[in-house]
Amino acid sequence: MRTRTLTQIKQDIAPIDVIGGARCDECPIRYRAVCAHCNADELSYLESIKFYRSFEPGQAIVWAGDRMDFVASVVTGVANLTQTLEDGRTQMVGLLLPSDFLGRPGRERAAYTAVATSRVVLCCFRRKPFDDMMREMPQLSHRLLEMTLDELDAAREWMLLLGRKTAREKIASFITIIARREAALLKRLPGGRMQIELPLTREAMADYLGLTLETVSRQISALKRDGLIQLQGKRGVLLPDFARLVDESGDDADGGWIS
Amino acid sequence: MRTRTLTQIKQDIAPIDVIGGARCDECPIRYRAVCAHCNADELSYLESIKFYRSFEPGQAIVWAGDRMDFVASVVTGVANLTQTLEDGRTQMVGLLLPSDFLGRPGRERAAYTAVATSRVVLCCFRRKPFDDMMREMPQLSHRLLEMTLDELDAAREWMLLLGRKTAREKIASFITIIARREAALLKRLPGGRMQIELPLTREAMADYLGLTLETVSRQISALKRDGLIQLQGKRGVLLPDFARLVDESGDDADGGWIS
DNA sequence: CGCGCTATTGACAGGTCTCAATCCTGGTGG
DNA sequence: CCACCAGGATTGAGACCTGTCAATAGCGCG
Repeated sequence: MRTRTLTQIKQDIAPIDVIGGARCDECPIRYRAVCAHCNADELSYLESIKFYRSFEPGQAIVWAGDRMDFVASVVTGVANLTQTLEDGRTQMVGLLLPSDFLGRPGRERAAYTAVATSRVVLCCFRRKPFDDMMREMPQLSHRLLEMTLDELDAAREWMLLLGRKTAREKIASFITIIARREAALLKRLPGGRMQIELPLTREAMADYLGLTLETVSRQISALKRDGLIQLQGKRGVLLPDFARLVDESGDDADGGWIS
Repeated sequence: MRTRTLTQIKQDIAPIDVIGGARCDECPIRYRAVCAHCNADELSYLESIKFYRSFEPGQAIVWAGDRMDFVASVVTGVANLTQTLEDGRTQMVGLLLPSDFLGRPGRERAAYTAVATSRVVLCCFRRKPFDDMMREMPQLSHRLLEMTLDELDAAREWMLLLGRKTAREKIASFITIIARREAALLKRLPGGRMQIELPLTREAMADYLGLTLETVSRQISALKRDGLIQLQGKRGVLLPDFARLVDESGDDADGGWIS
């Protein structure tokens, strides 16, 4: 059972930035976010009603059960969705990266607690106008369907990890997931020697993986002892051989057949 | 590690029924399936190109990685989606009930192995024409989005169960999930004394819950000893007091705030 | 009756959690 | 400048839960 730190509480009550007016055609997530397939007209309408909000690391974006009168795309930074049991056990159920979508059209209250993992900038739309647009812009709803189906696939992969993998496999899986993602950002294939930055604390990794933070720490140390990773500070990780780490993840060797 | 039984293998190679021509307006899932919001014209078009297939208990509908040139709604029966690690550990990642949708538009190969849990009847559409319809019938894609978002919510609830609940809580959760569903079918609220039928074998429950079948069996026996359930044959369960079982599931008392 | 399959139960081993101490690092204030 | 502190991370010892291996029971069916 975890209690919230003083730092987190201070950040929760900090004022929320509202930033105006960046241009959509210069947006870093223009071709991956929910607006990806919109045409110029549609985009200029979106541009006229969008607004930005930013959140500091540890700051809550919304609490489960609270009213949420906007939906948003993550522009920069990392946020996470968590669920909690009565006694405080918490499980991360979503890791939101740039271009990912937050909130559910048509739903008034948040189903999950969303917290900024790093500094996060959101591109927000009030829920009502967005719901209307969903009806009028098929590009928008088609793209959201596509993204939701991808998220469902990711959730199912995650379920396999939670239900059936050992602690060691969970850690190896998590590191390879991050490595693949960083490679994708650099438009390269993952492989060979790689250097990555873990986006989560040990505690957040534990919540992601369904472990305790002690077990996370121990397994990371074990992978280090076995020469599969080297640590560079608390967050930096050097992978001398990506393939060897994948072997430890328990996944099928050729997991890449999904279109 | 599980091996497939002889019975399963025999059923895999058994011929597949193809049934023709039931009328959509008499369909038991008319108002809950992907076609729920379609108008009469749209429905008559769907009716003209749909076809039925049925599967026996244990029979594979599709194997992960295989070509799948149709999508389908479950009309009657129960099917499940599973993923498998190299060494045979398997995790169920979807439980498909009447009106649930199988397959992903635009995807050529199945991402998961789908197996009939009971006798299953599917209402199928070839993938190509269905993809076209998705573009032309907004009702269809909106409904699919709605269903996919619901499935994502279910998957996230499932992740909490897999990552953070004890074996006892997992079993109690599973029984309450089934009980809620059976109550919903009878259009009643779950509560008080209830009688249900488990749709899965102990092994399938284990794959659903991320446990071994021995642990499932032991925890069911423990709940029985504690008077929370009574068994009636292998599949029948009597719940003397639904609320007491919910207490054992670890969930928040009022989990019902989601719209 | 014997066979195949599902389910139950036991004994034991091992993996992960719990509780606790210690270390490390960056930031703060004297 | 240096001591101190807070929070994150590491490490250890022991307990407990769940998995593994194995034997047995119950049931339907040929």
